[in-house]
Amino acid sequence: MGRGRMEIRRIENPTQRQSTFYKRRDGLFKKAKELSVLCDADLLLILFSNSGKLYEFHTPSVPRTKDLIERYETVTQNKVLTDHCMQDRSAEVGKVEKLCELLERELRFMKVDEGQDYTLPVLDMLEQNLEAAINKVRVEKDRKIHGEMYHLQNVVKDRQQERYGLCEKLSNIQVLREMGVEGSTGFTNELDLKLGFN
Amino acid sequence: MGRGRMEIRRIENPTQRQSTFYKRRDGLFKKAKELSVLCDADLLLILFSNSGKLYEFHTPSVPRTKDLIERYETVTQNKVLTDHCMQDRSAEVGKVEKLCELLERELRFMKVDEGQDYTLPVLDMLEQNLEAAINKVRVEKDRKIHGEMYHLQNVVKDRQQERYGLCEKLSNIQVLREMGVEGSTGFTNELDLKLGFN
DNA sequence: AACTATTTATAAGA
DNA sequence: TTCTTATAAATAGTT
Repeated sequence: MGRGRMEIRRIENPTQRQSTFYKRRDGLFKKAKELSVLCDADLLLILFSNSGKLYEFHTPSVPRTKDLIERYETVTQNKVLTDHCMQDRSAEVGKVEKLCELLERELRFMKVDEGQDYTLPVLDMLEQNLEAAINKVRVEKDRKIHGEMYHLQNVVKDRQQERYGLCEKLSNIQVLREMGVEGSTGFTNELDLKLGFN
Repeated sequence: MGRGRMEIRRIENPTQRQSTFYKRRDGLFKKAKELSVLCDADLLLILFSNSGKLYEFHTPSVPRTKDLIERYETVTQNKVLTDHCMQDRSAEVGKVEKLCELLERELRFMKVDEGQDYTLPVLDMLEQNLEAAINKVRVEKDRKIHGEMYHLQNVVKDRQQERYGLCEKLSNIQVLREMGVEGSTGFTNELDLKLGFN
């Protein structure tokens, strides 16, 4: 758009850069708003100009910018964690995405009017439901933790056996070395081969 | 652009909305990148689709998204502080908004899907949220119960005073009756009126 | 800020 | 989804 094709490269002329910044900034924010309205999407746009000035836009459905950032952090934290586990990456990411969708859906349907003055029986019911939910979560957490501990115990066992084997080899070396001190010096290489130093 | 003018209003047809979302999302991200390159500006764009999927872009000059968020928070915190000095009202509104958001967030996780295979950090988060929610419910319940007890205590007090009054009247009757036994029998009706049996 | 010649984005159709 | 194309919208260069 405009007269002549533009190369997407930093504009060196400061006046032109500033002018372009204003125009494209307005365009970008307009597009962002339109997308959020047309497609019912939540978005956050933070822009620092070359001179350090801040411009931002976030959808009105999110009361404050911080919320969207928190939500973003929750999602990305999970993603980072699963990456660290190095297990079936794409599957984990898929799971997390699924969870996000789930949470989204729940948020949409579980909205309760806060102006509501709940009666005592309703509060009791809420309490019971929450208690049931928290129990479920705790059981699941325990299951996960135990699984992890079992895995770690196995790892420890393996390491101990490995260590035992290494100790044995070391003591063998020691014995052979002592023998070597009194005999010839040609033993060392032979030992290296036995220990797999090749 | 496109065939026919578009009204900027939520697209109700899901297929069309999805299609538009893809196209405009791509356009928006392209524009964002171009602006950042052309004008040497730092920007962050976080987008949650209607179905809860996350898309983001941040300028490569900012190593991590978190950095830009921190920078943003620094700037806005300062702004908030200066605004706060000038306006007490906004603080109050903010408090109420915060509470509303808290409640909403708590309610978000009231329902836990058993089929889902949550990760440990997510389970922790769920547990915390549920615990916070249950606490809120209990506080509200206590408030209600105390309110009710106060009311009942007042009722009891009133009844006792009433009873006291009645006892007094009764003893008066007794006295009068005893006097009446020795005198005429016409007193009874008079006493009934005094006791308000009408 | 405003104005246009152009380029670019995209709505609708395939 | 993905491509095509007619058209609306954005904007580069200019005033």
